Order: sequence, then structure tokens, then C-alpha cells
Amino acid sequence: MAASNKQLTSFFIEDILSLKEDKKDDSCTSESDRADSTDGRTDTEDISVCRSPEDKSVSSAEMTGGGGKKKRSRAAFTHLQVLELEKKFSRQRYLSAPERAHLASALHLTETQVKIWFQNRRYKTKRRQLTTEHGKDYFQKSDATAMAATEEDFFRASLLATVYKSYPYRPYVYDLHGLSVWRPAL
DNA sequence: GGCGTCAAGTCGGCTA
DNA sequence: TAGCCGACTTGACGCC
Repeated sequence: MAASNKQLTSFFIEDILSLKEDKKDDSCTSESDRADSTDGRTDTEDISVCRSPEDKSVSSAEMTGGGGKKKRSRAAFTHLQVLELEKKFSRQRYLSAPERAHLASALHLTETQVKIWFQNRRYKTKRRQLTTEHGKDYFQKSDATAMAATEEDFFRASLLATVYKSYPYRPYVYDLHGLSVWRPAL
């Protein structure tokens, strides 16, 4: 697994939520949020933003020149960009258009990138939650029941193991407490 | 080379 | 009809 040793964007939600501003990379710029969000929230105040992904990797629109087969690139968001996105996601799972535009400009990302990030993030969270529930169901079965386990159960167990291996970063674990409040399950 | 991660692509459904 | 969504899938990238 690629993530076993590297630290990269491994951090705790508590860190994100309590983060005001620590260190700033030399390549990063700091800008203050003008707090023009429609609901009056100022979640992204004083966001420090590094270079946009387009600066260090080819953007989606920019493909291999020469008219050959177009090559898709994968933008790598900076640590701080992910930090702010996670921070926002921990409070809001859905963004309105103005909020998305505001966050995008604050992070030097496109609105599409922010939208896709939230889509992927929600799906990732849901997958994790589902596999957790399935895991509970499976391991709570009695031996007798386990003896009569269906092929689906075995498939489910193997899938669960695979998914657990796929999600080494604890900060991505969320519990749903109520309908609208999400918080880390740590 | 296989595997895991993740941004982006695709597809179908829903809503205003 | 446009825009957003969820549910995957694809493709690039990094690690072993």
C-alpha cells in the first residue's frame, strides 16, 4: 500500500478544525476571506493557499500537444487546499453555488474542482459507512449462522477487508450523528 | 508489475 | 433544458 509510510495529507479532523494558521510555505500566499458568503459564515477566513494544481501539473484542459491522443492529468491538491476543503466538509456536506464559488476562489481552484471534490468526498464517506455497517453485521453473526453463510457474505467480507486496506487514513472516518451533523469518529 | 489513491469522466435520475 | 446529484469507472501517479 502506498500510504503506509508517507504522511502526505494524513491529519486529524481535530487538527483541521482547530487550525487557524501555523506554518506557511514559501510558495504559499495568504489571503483573507472577505466573508461574503450568503449565510454569513466565515469558515475560510485567512486561508493560506499554495499554488493551484494547474501550476504544478497539467490541467485537465491542457493535454498532450500535437493533436495526438489526449492524456488526462490528475491534479494534486495542496495540503492546505485539502485542509480547507475538509474543514468545510466537516461543517457542510453540501455547498450552494455562491459558497462553492467563494471557496473555489479562496483556494485558487475552479468551481468544478470544488464540486467534484465534494461529490467524491461524500461518496467516499458513504462507502466507508456502508462497509462499516456491513462489517458489524457480518462479525455479529453467530457461528451457526456463519456456517450457513452465503456466498454473498464471503464476498462481503473480502470486500470489507479490501476497503479497510484502502482507507488507511483515519481522519476520513466519519460518523453520522443525527441527520445533519457529521463529526469524526475518532 | 501489482496495488492503492484520488481527481476527473461517465451515466442516469431528479428538480426547477 | 440546464445543473446538480449519486454511483460507479477511468486514468495518472506513487510506493513496494
